[in-house]
Amino acid sequence: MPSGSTLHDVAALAGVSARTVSRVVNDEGGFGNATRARVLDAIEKVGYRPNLMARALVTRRTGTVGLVVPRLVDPFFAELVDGVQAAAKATGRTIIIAKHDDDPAEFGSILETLSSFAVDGAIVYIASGEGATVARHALRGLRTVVIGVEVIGTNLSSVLWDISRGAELAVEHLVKSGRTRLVMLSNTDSGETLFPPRRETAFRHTLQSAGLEFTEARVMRRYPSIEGGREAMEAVLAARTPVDGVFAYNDAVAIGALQALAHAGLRVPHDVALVGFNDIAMCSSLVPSLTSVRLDRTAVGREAIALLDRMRSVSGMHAPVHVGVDLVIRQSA
Amino acid sequence: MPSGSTLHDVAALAGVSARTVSRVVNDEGGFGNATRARVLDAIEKVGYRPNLMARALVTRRTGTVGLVVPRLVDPFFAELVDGVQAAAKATGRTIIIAKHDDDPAEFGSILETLSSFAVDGAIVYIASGEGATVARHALRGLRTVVIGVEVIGTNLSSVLWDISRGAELAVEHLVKSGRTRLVMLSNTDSGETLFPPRRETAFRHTLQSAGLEFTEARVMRRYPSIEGGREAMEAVLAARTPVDGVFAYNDAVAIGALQALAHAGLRVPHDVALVGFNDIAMCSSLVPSLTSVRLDRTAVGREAIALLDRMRSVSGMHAPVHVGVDLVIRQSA
DNA sequence: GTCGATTACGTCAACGTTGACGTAAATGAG
DNA sequence: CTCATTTACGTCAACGTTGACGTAATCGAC
Repeated sequence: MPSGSTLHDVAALAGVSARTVSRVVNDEGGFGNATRARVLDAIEKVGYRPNLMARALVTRRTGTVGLVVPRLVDPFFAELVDGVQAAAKATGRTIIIAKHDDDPAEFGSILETLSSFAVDGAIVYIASGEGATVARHALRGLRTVVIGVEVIGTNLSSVLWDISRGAELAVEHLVKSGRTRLVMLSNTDSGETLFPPRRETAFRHTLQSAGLEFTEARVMRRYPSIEGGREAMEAVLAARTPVDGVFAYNDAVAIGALQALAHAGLRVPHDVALVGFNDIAMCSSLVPSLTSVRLDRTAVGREAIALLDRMRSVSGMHAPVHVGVDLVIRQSA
Repeated sequence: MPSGSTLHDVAALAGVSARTVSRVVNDEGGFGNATRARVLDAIEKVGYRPNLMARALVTRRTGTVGLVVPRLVDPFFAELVDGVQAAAKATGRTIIIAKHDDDPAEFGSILETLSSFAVDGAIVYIASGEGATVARHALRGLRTVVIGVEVIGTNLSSVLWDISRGAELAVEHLVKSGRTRLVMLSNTDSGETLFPPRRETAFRHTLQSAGLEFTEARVMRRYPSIEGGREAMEAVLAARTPVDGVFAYNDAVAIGALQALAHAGLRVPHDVALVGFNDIAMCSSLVPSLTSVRLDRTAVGREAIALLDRMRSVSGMHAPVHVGVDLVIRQSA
């Protein structure tokens, strides 16, 4: 027994034409109150639900937005999905979530699928070399907004966090609270090929403008995971680099650093202050709770969807939209 | 410039009818090799992509499966989504992910939307009272598989983990490693209204069959989060309940317990052994790494999709499918 | 009371695809 | 060589909805 009832069933029951039922359903006006009541009644009675496929076929909109991220198990992306979905719901849209695990082939096929599904637009988080693929599809008619980075050399629209500003806030906070021997636990550069290493640059500049010396020994790079953070912190301690403040590439790295510091008998924040990046939900549950740079994920979702709407009416290039970053101060620094 | 080209464009270019192009696209047979080549060529040339909406309208299948979970920020569900998505990809399907944040209204509207989208089926994780809503939609024609629990009193099909067996494994492991003063950090019962508290029951039974005494003081209940786990563990310690082994409701609770134990100066596993539940990815990154009961999330996805396929051919009641649980032994116990 | 505007509908075609069915040509059996 | 069968297509309608357009009835201004 498939779902069943159509406009025509409702129309027959209400004694009007299908077109009129359609008008009532979409609240287009052009019908009397008595008619509306009879139609609504009939809709209720037969359990009518509009067929979105049929509607999409003629209107060329689906009320659906595709969201493409590399991973879902990373809390940052899980929370990003949450933010975008909240924003989508506010405008009555459904989102289709897809993840590509950094597999370029998968990435391409996801964009193909989204095109076939006739989504109203795609929101794509870009980490590295996928820019070209996205641009190709965007030119083929897939309305696309890029989250997180500005893809240079294309006319893709983007919604950005000011990562550099976030890093500045973090380092300034460490400096202001009296820390002078700062260390950054950074990403191995492979992940940042396309872009300048913004956090590192900000780290260096902020140190220098605070009159603190910057040396390469003050940056330790590992894969940005808990394990990577732990290793990086251990390496810093093993090298006997003096340290009383740590700026971590992201919160996972900070968690790893926390483990390594605890293992070395150093207390946070008493001996070493620690600041993370992204402000995943877990930050507030750690002991000590983690000071972190918050990237507003609901706002980014809202702006991305608003940008898609603008692209519908005004075609061509749109200026990048920036959304807020701020520092959430907790126990660790 | 919307996406554009249709079967007819391809047909015109290849000099055949649209129906023949359709046959080639779907590999239905009934065309010659030369024709196929010309058609494929034309498809390539105009960049044709089938319109899934139009196809769905006539075939009444979308190649899409809805997946409904309460949350995405919970790593357990993020990993469940990963597992289901991997299984879906293996059968060439796309999944639409939706979350309801335990809001019954939202839950209902998600099922409505999935119906309207004409998904081929829905996979729904059920935690508590949503069973009735799901059943209603299932009767209205939405092919549905429930993950996680057996919904009694309906003919919904389900895919289950043997939670009781998992709890047994955990407690048996603690007992076998010589722990005699066990404590369970459990969920407040609100979340388990529909079901018997399987972990608790298994905890009690396993203690008893090991000849250990069970008292109510050995179960501490809190909301199952990191904070809840920390509070529960603190409460146990404050009550001076002797303890050398802890079985946690889930991994978040175990993480909280780890914090409380560290704060109290107790070492894991030396003084207190600790076992979690679910085996989220983070378990292996903790210090000490966390022994936990693994629920196979890829298998559950695979079985859920296989079950949907079976429901397509054989209607009526299907027996619940069970998938594996096992204990992953790490440092904490 | 007349006439233009508005209201409340209905009719028809089209969106892009596939199912059902038709048919001319090629193939094969005897 | 004949006739039944198979192959390789084409034609047409339908899926459920909405856009474009038509029209009869009602309304309001003068």
